[in-house]
Amino acid sequence: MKKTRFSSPKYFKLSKKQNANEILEDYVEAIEEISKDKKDVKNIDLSKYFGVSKATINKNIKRLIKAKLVTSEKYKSIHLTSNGKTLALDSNVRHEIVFKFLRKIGVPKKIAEEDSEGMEHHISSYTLKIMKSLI
Amino acid sequence: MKKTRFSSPKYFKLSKKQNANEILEDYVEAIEEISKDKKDVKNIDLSKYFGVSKATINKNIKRLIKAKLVTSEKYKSIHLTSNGKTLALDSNVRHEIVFKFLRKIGVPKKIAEEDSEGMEHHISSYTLKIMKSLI
DNA sequence: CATAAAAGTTAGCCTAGGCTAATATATTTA
DNA sequence: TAAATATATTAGCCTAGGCTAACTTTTATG
Ligand SMILES: [Mn+2]
Ligand SMILES: [Mn+2]
Ligand SMILES: [Mn+2]
Ligand SMILES: [Mn+2]
Repeated sequence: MKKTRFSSPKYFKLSKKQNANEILEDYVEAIEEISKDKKDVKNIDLSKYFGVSKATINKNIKRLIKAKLVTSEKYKSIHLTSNGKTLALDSNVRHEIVFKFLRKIGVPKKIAEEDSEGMEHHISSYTLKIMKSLI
Repeated sequence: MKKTRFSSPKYFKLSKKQNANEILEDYVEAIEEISKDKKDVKNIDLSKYFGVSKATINKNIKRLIKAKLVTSEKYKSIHLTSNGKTLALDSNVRHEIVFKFLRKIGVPKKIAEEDSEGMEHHISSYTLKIMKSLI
């Protein structure tokens, strides 16, 4: 197939950066989601949610603390900071729009859930606005 | 925004796996592209193409060799294996469809180039088929 | 309330994917 | 062709994000 687009180191670097943001966005979204049902959000909840070991969650939560997205003391519940809360809500809106857009163009539910989980981190606000208008 | 989708550890793991495939797909696509203009594809070409150091390219090419996507001897040109060639062509087709679909729904060229660089690795063949039919 | 079970933490291991600096080989050019 | 320049490789460093195993703390239960 003929290539109709240009590539640039900037595009590759952007995509890598979005991949790095993925874990932050997915974690705050998960924390927000879990806290709707439970008073406390613990390590073990996230471990089940993501299907990774509690040691991994422990390490990743430290990164979120460093990124000022959550607060947590040893053995205590995890709480979103206001930055974290904002990122959680924005990420959820983005994820919902991508998911609904895929459904709209005819993608089955399961596949739309799969695809949107990754795609959501690579959609500009410009494209998102268009998708929203087409839902 | 109300959540209308379900999440699952499987979806998160899939997205991470797609992120890991990203480097392989982008590299074989780049090698194929560069070899259209030049007889030999060297380390330095990829270094410029991706904007990363030649040491990084050297290390990553070793991974592609391990994955049977390319062959290369010390100080010589890089060549795609038949697996590598197939992956390169498939990846390019996928990338083109995503790019053209974005253009079709009204995304400006630069933004479509940015978005498609990441999105292309997170699109199922089902969704791809729909996008193709809508171009 | 003592103990068992569950959950959290830490240490140490791994691979991926970046980097710089030093060294080795190829290529160009005076 | 000898020297200078360009390119390739290697070593060693870093962070992210996984894991298991051992240990600590909290929570539940007999
Ligand atoms: Mn999400
Ligand atoms: Mn996601
Ligand atoms: Mn591509
Ligand atoms: Mn790409």
